[in-house]
Amino acid sequence: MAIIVDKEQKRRDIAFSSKGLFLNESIKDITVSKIAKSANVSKGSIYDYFKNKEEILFELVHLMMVKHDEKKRDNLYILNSTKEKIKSFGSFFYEKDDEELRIIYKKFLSINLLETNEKMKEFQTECFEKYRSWMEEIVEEGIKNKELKEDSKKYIKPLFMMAEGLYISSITTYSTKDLEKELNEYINMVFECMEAKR
Amino acid sequence: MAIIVDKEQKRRDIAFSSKGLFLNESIKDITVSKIAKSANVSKGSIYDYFKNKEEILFELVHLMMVKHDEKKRDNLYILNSTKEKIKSFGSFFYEKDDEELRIIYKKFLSINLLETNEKMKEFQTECFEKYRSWMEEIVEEGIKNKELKEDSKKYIKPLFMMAEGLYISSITTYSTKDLEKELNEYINMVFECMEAKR
Amino acid sequence: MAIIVDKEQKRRDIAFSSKGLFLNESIKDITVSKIAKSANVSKGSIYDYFKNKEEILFELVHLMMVKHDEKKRDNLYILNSTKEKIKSFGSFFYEKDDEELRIIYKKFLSINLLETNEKMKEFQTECFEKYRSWMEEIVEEGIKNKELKEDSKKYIKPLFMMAEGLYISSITTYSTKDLEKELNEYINMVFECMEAKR
Amino acid sequence: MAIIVDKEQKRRDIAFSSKGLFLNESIKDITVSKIAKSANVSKGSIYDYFKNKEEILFELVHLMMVKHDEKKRDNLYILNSTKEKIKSFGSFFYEKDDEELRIIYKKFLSINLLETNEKMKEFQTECFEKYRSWMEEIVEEGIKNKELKEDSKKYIKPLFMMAEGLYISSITTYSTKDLEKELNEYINMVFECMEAKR
DNA sequence: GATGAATGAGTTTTCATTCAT
DNA sequence: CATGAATGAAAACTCATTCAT
Repeated sequence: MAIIVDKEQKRRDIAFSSKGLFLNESIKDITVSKIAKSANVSKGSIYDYFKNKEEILFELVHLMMVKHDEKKRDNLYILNSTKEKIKSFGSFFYEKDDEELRIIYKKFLSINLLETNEKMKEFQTECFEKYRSWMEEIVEEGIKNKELKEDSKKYIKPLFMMAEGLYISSITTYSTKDLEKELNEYINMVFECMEAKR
Repeated sequence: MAIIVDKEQKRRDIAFSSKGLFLNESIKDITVSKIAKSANVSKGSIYDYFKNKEEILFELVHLMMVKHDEKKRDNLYILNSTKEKIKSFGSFFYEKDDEELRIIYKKFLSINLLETNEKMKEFQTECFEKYRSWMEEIVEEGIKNKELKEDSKKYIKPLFMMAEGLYISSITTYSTKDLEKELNEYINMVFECMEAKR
Repeated sequence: MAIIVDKEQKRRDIAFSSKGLFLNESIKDITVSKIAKSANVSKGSIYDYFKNKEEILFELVHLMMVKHDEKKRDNLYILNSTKEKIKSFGSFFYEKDDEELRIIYKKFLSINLLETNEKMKEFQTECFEKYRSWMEEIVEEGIKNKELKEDSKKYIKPLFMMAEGLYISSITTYSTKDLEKELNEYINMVFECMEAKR
Repeated sequence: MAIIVDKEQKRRDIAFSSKGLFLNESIKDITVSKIAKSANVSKGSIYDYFKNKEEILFELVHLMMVKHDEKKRDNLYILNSTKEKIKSFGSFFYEKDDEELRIIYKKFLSINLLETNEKMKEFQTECFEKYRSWMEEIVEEGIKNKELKEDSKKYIKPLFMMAEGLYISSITTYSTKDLEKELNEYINMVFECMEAKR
């Protein structure tokens, strides 16, 4: 087969085919054999494209993140108020549309907690910083518009942390019934502090 | 009855002996054999006291939590201001003294994320609610003292979530350098909202 | 099975059971599965007693060496002249009785050449030195008896090397038809130099 | 005919390109992929020129032997005494210049011991006989010159075997520290027997 | 003729769990 | 009642070889 395959594309194809597996089965039940079967390639081929199982999940999270970000960007574009934009950000944690990514992300997170993996940590850092700078842009715009107070940026990280914490506890405890409602309440509370008094 | 007490004690002894293992090795390197060895019992006996490996970690977290709570209660007792008390709460996430519990808790958390385990989720819920009601007591006292505004209780959960989120991101990203400093800044920010204007 | 098994004995038993395999099959055809089957234990048990395939071969060579040495010692005991004793030494390389050990030793040797294995090299050194000092004792006795010249000991190592070289070429080339005859001729030649002139 | 010559040349090119690989990596780490890469041909092409991995090593040993022999012949040409010539022969086992060939030869030898390979054994026989007849020529000349006794030829094979044995033990044991010195001592000892008394 | 992607059988290795003593 | 040897199923991973293009 003298076809020169686009290795990057093939990686993506394999990772994408395994999505169903990562959505429905627990990590330890997902074997390389199953992934190979789901991608219609041989086990050996998997190892041509990935070093191990974690790398596949990693690639998949990557892919889905990219898609998610594009969609998010489009969503933000049509919104007007800063509060709406920030709330749209938080919707990742409850929107039906993002459920798949949340499930995959959860698995990714648990592996990142389980073992120290430099690359994963770096990737998480990048994501984190990306969203933070994104939120900063929004808040800066809000400040320019006189919607928000000058010092509003200091609330961004704590707000983000709060959302993350809420998400984690919603999946590890029974204490959060309606994440959407709670998250938006919290955002409102933070906006109390950020909004310029008129 | 005496036998039951012994069984319970033995469970605790085994779990406690395995602490070093859970502190120093990655979950997948901790085998039942190693646990048995560390507890000076036979592998077979482990199964008399625990259904599986996770249960041992579970028991250990339990034990350490109880100890931690007792210590925390003593610490809170000698503090005066509400803010100090709340900050003392947050110290769990950075105090050197609590490091062991944090490491164990991290492993517990990752397992809880990895697979759906009813009992673990229930336990996490209990812990969560325990700390929340504890913080509520403190805040209520602050309200009674006229230190805090009447509606201050609504800030408790978001504050807690924020601490949790900050902790998670401190172990999954490189974005948080000085958790203690940041956490206390955030607490200060929340107190801006809670403190009664004098 | 609360039987406390003699680990060392079990190791020996497993290694010994695999003798047939090592005699008849080429190294790369000998799998741990086959060894387990031949020893009537599970594959997992093999790994309780040995780190890998090489260790089993190693143990087997050990065992057979020990037996061989005992037999050799008995043989030497009944011989009178120094030349006979030295020839008896060389018989290892052609005696029908020692064929099994030769086959096993050949495999051991090839692994020792294939990869650098400290332990194997050390073991080979020990064997080598053992046989050398053994030959030295014999030669010393010959010197004491006035059978041999005073400086005869200097011929021991080259004699040994010659035997080793002859053996190696007998298995890697077609140049040696009758190893026994040749070896004994060489020994005679060396004795020409060693024997005291009467 | 032209095509055949090209095939032969290509074989040689591939084998020669893989020299670095065979020098630096252990046999089991040398994959057909690596060889193909080092020779800048496709994996499929390897199989057009060689039946298997061993054949490549075989070809390489061939190539290097031929070069070595040419050099050796030149070296011998400028030497005068028989003893010097014979010592020059032995230098293969310690000369820095021959180190590469020694490493390759060692791998070749280990494969030859590992599995019975007719062709390899035949090749080893040829080499062996070639060197022996070469040494015989030298010794014959020495006899003609009255340097050596009439019966000196009988010492050639044992001398050769001794060198081979010494080499093997130098790589499988720690018993030989200075191969050059030892080998030349042994050669001197043999010359004691061979040299014509003047 | 050359390529290199794909194969998949075959290997080593692990370890939670069992159960005879 | 405790023991710890033995299990065996299942995992990860390898790589010589093939063959469609």
